[in-house]
Amino acid sequence: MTNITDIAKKAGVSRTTVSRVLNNHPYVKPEKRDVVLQTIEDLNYVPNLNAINLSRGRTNIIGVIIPRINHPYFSSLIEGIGEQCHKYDYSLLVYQSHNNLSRELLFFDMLKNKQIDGIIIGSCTLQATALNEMSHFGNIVSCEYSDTSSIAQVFVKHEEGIHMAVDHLRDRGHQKIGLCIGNSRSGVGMSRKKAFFDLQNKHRFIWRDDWYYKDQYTIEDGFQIARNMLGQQERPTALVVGSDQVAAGILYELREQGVSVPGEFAIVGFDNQPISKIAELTTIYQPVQKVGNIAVDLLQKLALQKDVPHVTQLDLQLIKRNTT
Amino acid sequence: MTNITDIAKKAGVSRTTVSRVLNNHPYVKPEKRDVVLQTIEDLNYVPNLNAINLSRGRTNIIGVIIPRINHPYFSSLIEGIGEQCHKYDYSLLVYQSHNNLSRELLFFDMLKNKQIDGIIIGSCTLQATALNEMSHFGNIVSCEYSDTSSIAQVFVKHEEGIHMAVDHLRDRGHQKIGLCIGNSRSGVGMSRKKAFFDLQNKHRFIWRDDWYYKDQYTIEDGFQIARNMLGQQERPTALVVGSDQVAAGILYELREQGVSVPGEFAIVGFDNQPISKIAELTTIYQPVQKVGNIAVDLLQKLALQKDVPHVTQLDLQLIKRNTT
DNA sequence: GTGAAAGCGCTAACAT
DNA sequence: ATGTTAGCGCTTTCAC
Repeated sequence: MTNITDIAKKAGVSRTTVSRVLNNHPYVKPEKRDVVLQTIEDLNYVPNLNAINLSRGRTNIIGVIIPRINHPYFSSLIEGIGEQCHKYDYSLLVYQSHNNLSRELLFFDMLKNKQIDGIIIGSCTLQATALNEMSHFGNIVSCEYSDTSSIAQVFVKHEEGIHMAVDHLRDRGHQKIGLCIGNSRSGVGMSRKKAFFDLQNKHRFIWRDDWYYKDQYTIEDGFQIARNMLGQQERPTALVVGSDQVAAGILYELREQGVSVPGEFAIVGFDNQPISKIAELTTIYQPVQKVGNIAVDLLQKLALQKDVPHVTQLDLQLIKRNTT
Repeated sequence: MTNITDIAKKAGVSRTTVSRVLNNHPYVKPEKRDVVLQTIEDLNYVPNLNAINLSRGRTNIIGVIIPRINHPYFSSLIEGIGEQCHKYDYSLLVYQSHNNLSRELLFFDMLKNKQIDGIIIGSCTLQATALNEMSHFGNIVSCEYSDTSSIAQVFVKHEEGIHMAVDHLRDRGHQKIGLCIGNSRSGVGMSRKKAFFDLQNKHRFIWRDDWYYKDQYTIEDGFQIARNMLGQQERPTALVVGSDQVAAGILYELREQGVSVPGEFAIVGFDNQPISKIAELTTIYQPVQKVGNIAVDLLQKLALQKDVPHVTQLDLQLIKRNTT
């Protein structure tokens, strides 16, 4: 393996000069620069990033933690993060935690280990205190609401999304509205739940505890929810569902069972995923990619020691289709 | 920052001993080991991975290159890769190329740079010669057919998938069958195209060049294809579509325009993605996650200098639903 | 403009 | 069972 010393020898200069050429430093005589570049070419020299990383004390790698990648919300988020990483010349390390606590901790070790320069939390179940402690080891940005003082956050206005959905259903006359969310312990889940029940109290809707579904992620979960609902003594007339995929499953199974939507039952999804177009699902659009973009921007600013807003929130949009 | 030397001093041993404790080497007296571990605890010592990487000459990071993450096929693939990485203690670096050649080359530099130990090609447009050359710099496994001698490959039997789809349509009486695929320059695209036209020739189906659609990825692309087809003088009676998402779009728009499916027109998709369940799409299931799993297994074996099969192929399965 | 030399933090061959 | 020592390949002060 040819290294910087080989180049220096062959080119008849010092390693320092080679390093300068490599890093586009000024103060290198053009002729020498050319010789060095030529030698690099001749010897097929490739710098060793590990050495550079060790020497510089950073890696230009950003880590992102999510429960799992194969979910439209997280795919979009990662896509947004990935694009912005490319812009700043960061590499992107993706870590799937399955919301498993010990896995999450393992991931944060990479920050301590200096293997990654910063962390973007797509979703994570660690407590605020733990996160605050982690933030001593490097820059962290969260893409979900997080009850911490030390971590910059960017997310969509989840409360507003719930408001939009509930208000829309209320406008259409619904008074018995159920809620279905994904991970109930995540920042997103908690905000949504809180916003929903605040509205419940405010409007004094009718309510039954079995109208609340949590930890639902897939189409099949949706099938199950529909069947479950049909078995209930008293049923809601509408459902706010935190994921288009689950909403589509519910919709499908309800119609399968002869329930007319939106005639007898209304559904609002979240995300405006491709499936919502096919299912003609009323949904709340969330600029997820944009969240990813901004997360990287924040991390970059933090890396440059600049100040960043503690919380950045993005607007949502109701897309009315055929299920309300 | 506390390092191994600090620990050694404080614990009254040599750096080597500390290193041995850290790496669970035998031949360390239990008492010393305990002192070292205690000191590590006391000083909040965390090993620096960059130093380890430099010293060991590897990083335990695997890179995977895909056009974009936000596509069900690639999400599944990454999920499968990610899980297996976790098993072998690899980290996963995800690189979105957008099929852009210069981006692809940039990615392979990371292998040369020693920043990653191995590469999994999810999809990539580099020529065989280029890939063969790259393989000198580290282990590479491809998840698509690749015309190279030096790269281990694992993929589903794309030809068989096309066969299944076409035979199924033929069984149902279709003689005018169109084809719609994604990236036509990728390994998958090329295999599918070839298999399809081989069958065309064999069965002497009726054919028109405008029954071939390429570079189609989204639901909206599907809408467009449907409209385009309806405008054609002579239309096919069935379409084999390389992606469920596109197939769902076509289906939706056709029905929107009053075409009865499967009455007047038949559609077969690929992947058995969630959307195919909702759309009741006949589709070809591909064990994509499994492909990802195996890719990592192969890389791991290569890392251990073991022999691996040059080509591994996985079986597909026709899932008959309501569009054929 | 250029180079010598001292790190960066860890591993591993070798000696004891 | 433990320590000495020489790297791993690059960056960066500092002196000239």
